[in-house]
Amino acid sequence: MSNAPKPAAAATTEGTLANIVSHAKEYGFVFQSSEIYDGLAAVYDYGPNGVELKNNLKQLWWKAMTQLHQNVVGIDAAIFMHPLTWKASGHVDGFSDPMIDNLDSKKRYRADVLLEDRAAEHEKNGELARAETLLAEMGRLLTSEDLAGVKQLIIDEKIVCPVSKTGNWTDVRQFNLMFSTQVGAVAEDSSQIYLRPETAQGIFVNFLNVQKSARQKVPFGIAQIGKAFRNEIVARQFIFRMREFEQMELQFFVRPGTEGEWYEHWKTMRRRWHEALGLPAAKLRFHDHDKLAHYAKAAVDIEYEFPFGFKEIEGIHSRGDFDLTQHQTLSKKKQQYFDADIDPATGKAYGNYVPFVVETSVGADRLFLATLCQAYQEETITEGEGEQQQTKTRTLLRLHPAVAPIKAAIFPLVKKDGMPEKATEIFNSLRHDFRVIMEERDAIGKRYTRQDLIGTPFCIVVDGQTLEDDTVTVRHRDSREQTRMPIAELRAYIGEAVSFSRIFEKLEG
RNA sequence: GCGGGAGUAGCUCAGCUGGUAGAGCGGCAGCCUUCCAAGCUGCAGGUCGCGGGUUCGAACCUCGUCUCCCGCUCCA
Repeated sequence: MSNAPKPAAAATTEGTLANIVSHAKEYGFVFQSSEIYDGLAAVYDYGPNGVELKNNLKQLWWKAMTQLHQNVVGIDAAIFMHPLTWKASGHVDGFSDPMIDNLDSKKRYRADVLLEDRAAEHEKNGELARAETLLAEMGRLLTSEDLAGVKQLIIDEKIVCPVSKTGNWTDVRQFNLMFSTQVGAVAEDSSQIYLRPETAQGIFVNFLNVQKSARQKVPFGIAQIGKAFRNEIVARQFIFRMREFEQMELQFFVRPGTEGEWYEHWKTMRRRWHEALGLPAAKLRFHDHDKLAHYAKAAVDIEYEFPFGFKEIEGIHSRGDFDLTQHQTLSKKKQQYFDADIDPATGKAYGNYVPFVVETSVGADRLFLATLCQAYQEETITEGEGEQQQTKTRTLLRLHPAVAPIKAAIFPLVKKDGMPEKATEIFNSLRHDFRVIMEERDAIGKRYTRQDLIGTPFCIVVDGQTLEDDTVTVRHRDSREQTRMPIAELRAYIGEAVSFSRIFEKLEG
């Protein structure tokens, strides 16, 4: 330990988004999709280290849900769903609006709303017939998807922008939230279906299948991790807003009347989970929705302070019985649960009802980005003494060991005297339990640095002493300090540090 | 969508008034190395984002276009 670096007075700074994007690419975390073709806007690929980190985050969420709760079970529903699903959920009608922009004020409006407002004016002026004609014409044009006709109608009606007072409009464009495709091998027989814009509906339509097959009683939850697809109007901020993204959703089914307390419960639990993972409390906040979505009775976001400001990483919604009732109506299949528990108020069973739902939905990619932003640090360190003293910058990822892509790197101090062989032996003894790597190339300092850059928490070094007494040094990423320990203790030592248990313990506060 | 900035080797960047493309780091091979991006030798690596135009000649001027970043706007 005598040659270990002196503990450094370290000043750390966080990275800008540009630093982080660059780091993510350089070290194999995130690449732009189809980069060699100039990329595809708002689509990204995860590289070798990125996929490990993301998988670890997903595993951690999955186990925190299904392993820790006997009344939460998982599902993996298909991305393709019956088209009526999206009618029921409100996505078809609610998110295919004709949009128009005013070129002077740069304001964007829904074309149909502009026309409806004008019709209302006509009506107010006593021109009832004119109002009706206008609405009928608009309806005809929208149904036939004649967007140019809609624009012409706006011009004919001399509708001007309330802000700029001009009629300098762009063309009317359809905002399509959902991506559509065809199912059916033969073109003429194929029908249009959508890539799901959220994973929740796969859970709702399976509500009874799961409840029965998993022998669950309300309250219980269904967890799912899966891809979802949305045509974003403006996709920005790296992987924060992607067209293809991954959601980690829990839909928790409760007895009507108890949704309030469950909403509070999950609000608390989910925030605690993010903190246990290493997102500091000061950089997390709740943000209540003022305007609620069509399905929600209460909604709150958990926001993290990214380099570009506080942004949502998870949403918690009290969805009531909206979704199940909608599916019950459209599918004509009862979506009821028979509750045999006795209601103390009446002395009878609660009986049949459509359960209420409390949803927690985390963006896996947003969580990944938050984790990366939080972990990325540039540290100014001072080394040596007196005239030898020098200041340099160390860039590292302070990832929680449980989510780090590589748990430990094993280095022979030098490539001779049987050290590489000893290192290989250690590597082989650990690789069944942990993702570890062995590196014998380059100077030891360079190898340490490479591991700092990808967030590897431990570097195990085989040196001369190892050959005599089977002990190694374990160098810690965050402090750069070293501990000497017997090879035989490595497995338990690393296992303790990277265990999900350390995180789960903090959830039970 | 609007405004601003950027795009040259794997990365970070230099490249003057238009005249055959550069550095550091990294990579590869070898030597040497007992603890924090060490040293020596050698090698490889570029359609200067892409496409037009001007010019004897374009990384540089010009027009267009794509992508990314920042700010605004928008967004369940």
